[in-house]
Amino acid sequence: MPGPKFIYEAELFKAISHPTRIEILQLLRDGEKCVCDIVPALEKEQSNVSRHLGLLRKEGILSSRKDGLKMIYRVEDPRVFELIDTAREILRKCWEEKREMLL
Amino acid sequence: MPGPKFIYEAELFKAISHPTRIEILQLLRDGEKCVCDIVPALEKEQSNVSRHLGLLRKEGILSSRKDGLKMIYRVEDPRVFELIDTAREILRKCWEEKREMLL
DNA sequence: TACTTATATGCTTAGTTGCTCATATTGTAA
DNA sequence: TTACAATATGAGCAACTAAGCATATAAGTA
Repeated sequence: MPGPKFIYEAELFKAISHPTRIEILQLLRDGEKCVCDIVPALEKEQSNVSRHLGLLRKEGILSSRKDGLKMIYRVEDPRVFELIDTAREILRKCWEEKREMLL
Repeated sequence: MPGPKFIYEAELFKAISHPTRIEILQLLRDGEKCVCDIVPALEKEQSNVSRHLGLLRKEGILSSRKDGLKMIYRVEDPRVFELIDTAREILRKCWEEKREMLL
């Protein structure tokens, strides 16, 4: 293992730590999709979305295949959804506690 | 909910996505610790560690209390460890697949 | 062949992050 | 009070990130 401890874990989290990228992952929850479906769903610049997709693929979170003109992306390991879900639960608890403090 | 979807989830992941911060969380797995124990364990600059601790607290991942001169930090929600563990599992699978491709 | 559609990429710019050094703050002890 | 120990913070800098625009590549169609 080169370098400091946990660099790979850190990189994985970093890859997920962007609103657009999480939104992409959510879109891919129910199966693979092509860029031409992802871009309009996100309402972001095509080049922007393409970069986020490329990053997620580079980190091994997504994989892609070509189908004619279309590039189809899918999530490699469904446990990334566990990550997102757990994060939401942590946040929900956090907010509930803050809310209680105000009462 | 202001702004784009998933900004809070993204921020949470971002807070965790640094090797030093993950190392801090690992150190706190078995209970609270003061900065004076954390800094030597990490072998990093005191000011550097302090900033990472401050960031984790600002994001609600850590909480702190004072005990005399010492500042003691602890993990607020143990589910952050689930996040780290799941990340490791994802990485392990990812590496195993790469390894198999080389055989 | 030329044209079109789908996607990726080079370039630039603005904003962010992480680090270090030095200093400030807070609490304890003499 | 002064001195010290533990922690936090301001300033400055290098490195990185995300976004947009324009352009390039790739694959299909006429």
